[in-house]
Amino acid sequence: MPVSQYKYPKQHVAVDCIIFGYEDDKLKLLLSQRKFEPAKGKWSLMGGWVAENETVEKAAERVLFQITGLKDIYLEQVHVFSKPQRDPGGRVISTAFYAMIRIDKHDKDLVEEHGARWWKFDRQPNLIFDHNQMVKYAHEKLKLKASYELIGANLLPGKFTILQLRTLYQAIFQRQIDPGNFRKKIFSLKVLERLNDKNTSDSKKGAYYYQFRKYTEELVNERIVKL
Amino acid sequence: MPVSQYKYPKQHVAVDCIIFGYEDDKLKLLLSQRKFEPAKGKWSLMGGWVAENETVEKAAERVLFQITGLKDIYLEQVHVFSKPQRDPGGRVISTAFYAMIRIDKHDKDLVEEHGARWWKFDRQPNLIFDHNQMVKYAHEKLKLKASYELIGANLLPGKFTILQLRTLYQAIFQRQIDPGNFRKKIFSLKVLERLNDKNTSDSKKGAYYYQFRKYTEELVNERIVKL
DNA sequence: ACAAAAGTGTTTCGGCTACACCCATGC
DNA sequence: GCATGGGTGTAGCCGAAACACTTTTGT
Repeated sequence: MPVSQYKYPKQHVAVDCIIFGYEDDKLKLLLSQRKFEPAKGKWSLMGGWVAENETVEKAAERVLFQITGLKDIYLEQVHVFSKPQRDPGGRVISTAFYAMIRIDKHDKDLVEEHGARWWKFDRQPNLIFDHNQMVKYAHEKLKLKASYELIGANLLPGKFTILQLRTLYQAIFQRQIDPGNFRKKIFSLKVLERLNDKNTSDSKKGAYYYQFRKYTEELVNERIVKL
Repeated sequence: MPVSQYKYPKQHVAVDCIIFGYEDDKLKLLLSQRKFEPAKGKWSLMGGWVAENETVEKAAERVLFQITGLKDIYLEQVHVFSKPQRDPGGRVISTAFYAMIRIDKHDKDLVEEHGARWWKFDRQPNLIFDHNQMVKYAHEKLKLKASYELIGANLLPGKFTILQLRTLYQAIFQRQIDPGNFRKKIFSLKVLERLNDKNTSDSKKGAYYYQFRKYTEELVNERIVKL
């Protein structure tokens, strides 16, 4: 890194990650107990400093890898939070990211090691600083994304039934969705392919498993659910 | 400002503003010629450093005031740009904001003083660093906003005709919009109120002037134009 | 008379919603 | 047999789009 020619004062820059997961038909959030002052022991989002030679995205990836052991996670910028007093420990500008991960794939030991755990999205504890607000923003962004694009590849297991997909959407939007209409809408997008095996545990009749089509060149930008 | 307890290296943090205006039925962008190295003399967005005791929003407001003499400008975060090499002068993390201002209200002398000028949106010069990308992101955000909410209060003069409003939308979306349908859609939102005087310069018949309703408690969140 | 924009009305089409209804199967 | 979810079909509603048509007035 060459020496900067700028002489202006610098700031502490961080990232905070809102990590969404999905398990037991519930939308979940990975939170950790802060390991240093201020607010030591309180629940918070996973965060980290941004190094001089990396993007904020890279910093968020690093944080996610540290806590979940996963790489290539879906990540999206949410918002910059920069109130001078937002962190009592000093002036920190933080970019919030939301991530979607498959709970079945992450490293449970790492999570435990970091004093983190999964919380049901609608049963979160109170968080430190402005982290509650970050979660709210992230949830809005997630809904916006899910309303225009079929998400789930990053949250669901490799194969899933339409019921599971719909339950995920119901968890994200926190409301009921008509089964028949949802199914028709999803199929009209042509982004899923049916597998040969069926799930027989959730229903008597048995429901086909589906997976996301591999070569989905054209991104579907049609509304899936109304906000 | 209390002393920060954090010991991690700090970064240069800046904001860059994509300033939209509207004049002569054209969407415009306020750009300035950079006054210092690197890239001195090249066209760029208006930017500024973020001070230790202010939010990024506040910094953007400051930049806007310096260049336009206006306060209380509509501002929205676009994205954080943080590639380590994005600025050849050193590592700078920048939050892009877009702003909408009324060209008829800003201080033209200030703009000139800063070596800035208005460019037609579809005739911009090439910009420094990643500023072209910032403009692209901002335009997408602007379209998204305009598609869900009737904008114009921040771009149009105090009173305007439906034709002017439609022309603004056509400038933003860079396509034609059916006059009859647009008019009906806009009125259905009930956010405009008709004034008693008419514009007789743009049409022979004369078109009523409208203004945005003052007490528009309920924000209208209905689609105005398809993306 | 003509052009040009203002303003209104009408028809068509497609998608969303709300259902009804049959299927398959485990209990 | 009955409950449960799988899966399909359909009628109604509403909004978007396309476009015809009338009004007004300056030139």
